[in-house]
Amino acid sequence: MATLKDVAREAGLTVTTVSRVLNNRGYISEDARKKVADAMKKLNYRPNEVARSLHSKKSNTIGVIVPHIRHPYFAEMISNLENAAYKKGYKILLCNSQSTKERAEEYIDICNSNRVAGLIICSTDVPVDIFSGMDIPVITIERALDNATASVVCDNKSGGQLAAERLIKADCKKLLYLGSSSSVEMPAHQRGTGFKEICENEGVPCIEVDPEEASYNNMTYNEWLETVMKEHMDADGIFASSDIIAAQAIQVCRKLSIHVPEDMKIVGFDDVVLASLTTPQLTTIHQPIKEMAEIAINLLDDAAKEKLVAKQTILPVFMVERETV
Amino acid sequence: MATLKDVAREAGLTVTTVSRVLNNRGYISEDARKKVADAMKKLNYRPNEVARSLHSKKSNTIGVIVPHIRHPYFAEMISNLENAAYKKGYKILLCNSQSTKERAEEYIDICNSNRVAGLIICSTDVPVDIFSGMDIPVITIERALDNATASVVCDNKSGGQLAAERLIKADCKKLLYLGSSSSVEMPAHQRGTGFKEICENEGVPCIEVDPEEASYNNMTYNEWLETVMKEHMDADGIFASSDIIAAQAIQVCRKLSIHVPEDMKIVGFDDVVLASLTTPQLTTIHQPIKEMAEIAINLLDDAAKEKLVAKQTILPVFMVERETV
DNA sequence: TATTATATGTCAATCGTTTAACATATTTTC
DNA sequence: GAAAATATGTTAAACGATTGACATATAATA
Repeated sequence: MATLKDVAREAGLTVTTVSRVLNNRGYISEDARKKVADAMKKLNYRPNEVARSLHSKKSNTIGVIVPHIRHPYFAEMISNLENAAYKKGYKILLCNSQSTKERAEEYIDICNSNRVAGLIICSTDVPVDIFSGMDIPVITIERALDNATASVVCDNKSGGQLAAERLIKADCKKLLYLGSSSSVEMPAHQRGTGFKEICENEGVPCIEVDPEEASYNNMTYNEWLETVMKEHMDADGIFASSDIIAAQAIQVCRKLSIHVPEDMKIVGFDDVVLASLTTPQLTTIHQPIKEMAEIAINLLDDAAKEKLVAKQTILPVFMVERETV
Repeated sequence: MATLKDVAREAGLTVTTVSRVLNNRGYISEDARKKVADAMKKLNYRPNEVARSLHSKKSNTIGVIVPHIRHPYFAEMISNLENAAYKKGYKILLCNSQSTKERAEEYIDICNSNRVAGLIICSTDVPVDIFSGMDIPVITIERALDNATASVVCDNKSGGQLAAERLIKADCKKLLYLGSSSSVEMPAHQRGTGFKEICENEGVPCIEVDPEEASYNNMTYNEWLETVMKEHMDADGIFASSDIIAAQAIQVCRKLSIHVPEDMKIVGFDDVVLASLTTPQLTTIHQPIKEMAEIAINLLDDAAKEKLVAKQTILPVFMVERETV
């Protein structure tokens, strides 16, 4: 690969001058600009980002830490993060913690070793205190982390309330909240809080059941769901904390000959593509994933440029009515 | 962040000696090893990968180019690639071409600028001749590329045959093959070839219809499917070239009051999680995504180490019988 | 005792780019 | 005609790690 030196030689200029046109510093004539452009094209020159990063002590890479990639919510999130990052000239270093603390920590070390410009954390496995003394921006998405630079969440509580109101309006008499496996405090817990709050206000009994961590890890909730539903045969409404759980709940209902939505109404959370591929199609709370991703990248970019950024951004959610209520 | 120099000072040794223990070269005493380990721990030292990459002229990063991330097949593929890469000490630079040639090329430039150790191409948007003169391994997955170092595919033709045989065995009299939008020659086309071959042999009429590129890009095939099915109301069997198409075909059947599998039998391709979340659950051809990903990473690693690698690896597929046939 | 193996040090170059400091032109403006 | 602006060059250090060449010292072995 051609280096700056080669370009300088080809253009009949010095590296200093070439570097000046590349970085647009100091006085440069149109003539010099043209010569450099020609030489670059001729040699198919591309600046070595590694050398640049070494010198500037930071790369234009963003480390994105997620607990899963296969999970449709995270796939959607990663997709939107990549797109927003690309537009701003950042690259994505994909870090899959696989829901383990060890791997999350290992990946944070790797990100540090590679001098990433910042970190986006979508995972609960990251130890809370790991960022003290870290001098790069750390943005969390749907994750509470004290030392983070900024956090982006959706209005989880309101989402839970919306779900409860809808189910109660549909005349449900006994509700089930299918929560998350995480023991760590996280914003998604507010979905349950909001849900139960409304249930209590309206006097509708509501039971929360949380899956095992193993279910989350391999995305199969079937067995757990079957046990839960058999235990609560009198329930007539479900609020699932994710669409993937809701989709499997539909399958389990079918297995147990419970008709959705006649005998059982279901509301999901996320509104990923899957929600319109189930039968019946899933009524769910729409999480503005695209906007959350864009905001996260913007926050990171701003923070990296030493701008002042909002400590927390809460985005609204809304219900998408399909066929399960 | 602490540097090698700091570690050397802390350990009371020179950078040369410290570098020697880090890279395990030459003579080193146990005493020195311990001193270095202690100093590293005390300073929380992590070697600067950027500097290493600059010196060695290559990073341990792999560029993964996909046309989509949200697409369940690619999400699954990326997930498995990441896992295999992690085990071998590689990082993933995630490149989403968004099905455009421009962005694919741009990302290849970025990968080059960042001196990636190699490239994994899962996308058809990459110009065939771009790799001439590239000195890093390029592994393709389900993509024909003349200049690639190696390619990994599943037995697409056999998958198509399996699907045809199954549908004909189920007494289908007129079949539809829902192909791909890609105009570029790619291994997945063999799915149709195998399928049509059997249909012809068995004397069962079969029509191929290909979606618009737009459908592929936003993953919504509904409208197109509705037109197709209305045009071919006499068809009683469908082979879809991906599960995502098959899942939407199920939805469209429901909309048109066509019962699956009674009036219409459907076979998908890929066997991603989605396949067991549709109603009825999807009978599909299982593509060994995990194995393909692992082999691709191994090939890349071997090729990077100048080992001789297989030019093409074809993995078997099999049918997963669920409920749509 | 001489020789070899073991262990560490010194020094400096290299990877490719950036950048500060300073020198030296030519051109423009007051 | 002097001062200022414009344009480019020279030189060298810096980013952090690696590595080759060579020197030196101690320990083990013949």
